[in-house]
Amino acid sequence: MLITKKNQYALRAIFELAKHNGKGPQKISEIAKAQAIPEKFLEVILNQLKGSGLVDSKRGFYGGYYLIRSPEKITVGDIMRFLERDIDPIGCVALVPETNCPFKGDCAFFPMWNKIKAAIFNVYDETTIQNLLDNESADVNCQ
Amino acid sequence: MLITKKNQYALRAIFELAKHNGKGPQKISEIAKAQAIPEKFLEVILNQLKGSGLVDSKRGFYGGYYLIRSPEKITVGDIMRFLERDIDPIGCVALVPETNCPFKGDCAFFPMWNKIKAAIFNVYDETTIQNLLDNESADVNCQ
DNA sequence: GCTTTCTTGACTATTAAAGTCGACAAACTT
DNA sequence: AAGTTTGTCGACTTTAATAGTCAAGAAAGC
Repeated sequence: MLITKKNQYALRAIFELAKHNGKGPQKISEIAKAQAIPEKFLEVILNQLKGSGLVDSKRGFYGGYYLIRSPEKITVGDIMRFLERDIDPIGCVALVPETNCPFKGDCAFFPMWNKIKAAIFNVYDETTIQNLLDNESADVNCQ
Repeated sequence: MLITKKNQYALRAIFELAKHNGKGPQKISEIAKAQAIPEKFLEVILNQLKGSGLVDSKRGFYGGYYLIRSPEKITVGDIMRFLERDIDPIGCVALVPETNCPFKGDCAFFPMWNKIKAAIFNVYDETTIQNLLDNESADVNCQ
């Protein structure tokens, strides 16, 4: 699997918040239901996402989560970079962490992994949440 | 992790075979040592790789594994496609298998996953094992 | 003060990947 | 032909990361 379930959930949660943008805070339970995400797990995820500066929350009866930035100003890259901030800072890209790498300073694969990483983030960075919303209304099909 | 350890091992094993190309069969134990791969695990992997038509093997005293095709005619894409042949045939790319997808026929993320997959394989397909060998002799560094 | 909802950290479960074992089969050596 | 070397194969075990849960607490509104 190219992307973890947790990260998929994070993307979908923000996508859902974007759908609801401007209508006030949206409850975790609503987001969970709309996007078929286990509610308790989503709590953890959303809470973590607050650190990204993309979302914020409010407690109490009319509480919930909401976007701080508008959907056309949030890219998938922003989200993915935040979620992956603690893994693979510079290192051997997708391969082993440098400390385990049996090929220190001599890794024939390095340039390729680098290209791949760049190619992936190129797509991430050019995809805004607004783009995804537009996809949906254009009725793009999942196959 | 973007790529499994098993697949990394597979790539490195073929890379190692390419280094040894033309010098007759190379023993599993040699490959394992050279590439820091657990020997018994490598047995499994190489045996599996025979199905790809890229490598073949010989038993007995002067036995071992060898490439069938020359390194400049093998791309990383060839290998990756073989290794991933049974997962994600068309489906929702990196996401959930379609049978589990809660968004059948209505997946806003689909075009993006598709672009990413294409971008990755674009790099895989333009990278030959010979390119990797050339990297190494050019002393490209792992950082 | 009562309810609703988010908050937090620790906890457990599940799964896929990683790695191992042992008996066997082919190829070469002497 | 006997013995050694090396690959073959299927079943098994281990490990690590991910996924998911729990329960007590703290704001916010009613």
